[in-house]
Amino acid sequence: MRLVTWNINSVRLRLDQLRRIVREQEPDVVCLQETKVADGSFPMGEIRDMGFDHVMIRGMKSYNGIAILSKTPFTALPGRDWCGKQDCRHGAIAFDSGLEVHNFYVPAGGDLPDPDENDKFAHKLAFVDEMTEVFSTANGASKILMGDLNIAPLENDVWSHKQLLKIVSHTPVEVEKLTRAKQAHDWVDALRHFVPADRKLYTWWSYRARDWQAADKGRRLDHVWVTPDLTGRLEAAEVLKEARAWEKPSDHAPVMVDIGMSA
DNA sequence: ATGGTGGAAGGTCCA
Repeated sequence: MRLVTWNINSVRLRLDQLRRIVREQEPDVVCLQETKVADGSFPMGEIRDMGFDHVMIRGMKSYNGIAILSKTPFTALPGRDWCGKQDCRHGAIAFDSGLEVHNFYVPAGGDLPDPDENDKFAHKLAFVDEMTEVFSTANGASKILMGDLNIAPLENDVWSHKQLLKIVSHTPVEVEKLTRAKQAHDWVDALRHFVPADRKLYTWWSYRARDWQAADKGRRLDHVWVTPDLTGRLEAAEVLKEARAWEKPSDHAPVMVDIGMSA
């Protein structure tokens, strides 16, 4: 089973790029974040034409929004108003096998890393705390959690650990909370299962760099976590960096994972 | 210390 997660930064603007990813990677499941479209305006016909007959969308006008695209049927799991907001940052499904897929778009958190001065940062911290709560009491089903978590936890998940310690996405308080959330359900980091922690690994490069490839000041904001029972079935995990170099790209690269499915 | 770019808007907000 192949899954892809991608912060697409407007699904309507990048349908052609999504088609290319689907054609080249042939994923069974795609989790999108920042679809930026209300449900009534979601390009459902185009998505079905790509081979995804089963789609969950949770969108709003202009901001946020997630979608889960699947070639096989699933059951939608109950939604949740994270932090008491209806801001379309999570969706979850279960396949007939019992396997659950959770798609997350964690708040970016604004610029100032102080929850007392910056409501967006406070929201981000509260959101990750709620992830810890929810999954510490979750059922024992096999699960895949993927999406834009907007936090780069390891030193080599950013281009300069020292220079980003006060930059939102890599501050110690966020990293600590994400680490706690990961431990709360014994999640396994699928990308780092294949790429050792001493190697740089990024999924996002800012639009604001003059030459993003030359500068290579990236961060690993997008993640794939699996429950421990799936660890032995991890076959591959990879950042599809080439998509960041396409014309009119998202600032995030897609991340792909292959999981062997026993009969 | 600042600003750099991009998307959805059709103001500005958000990333």
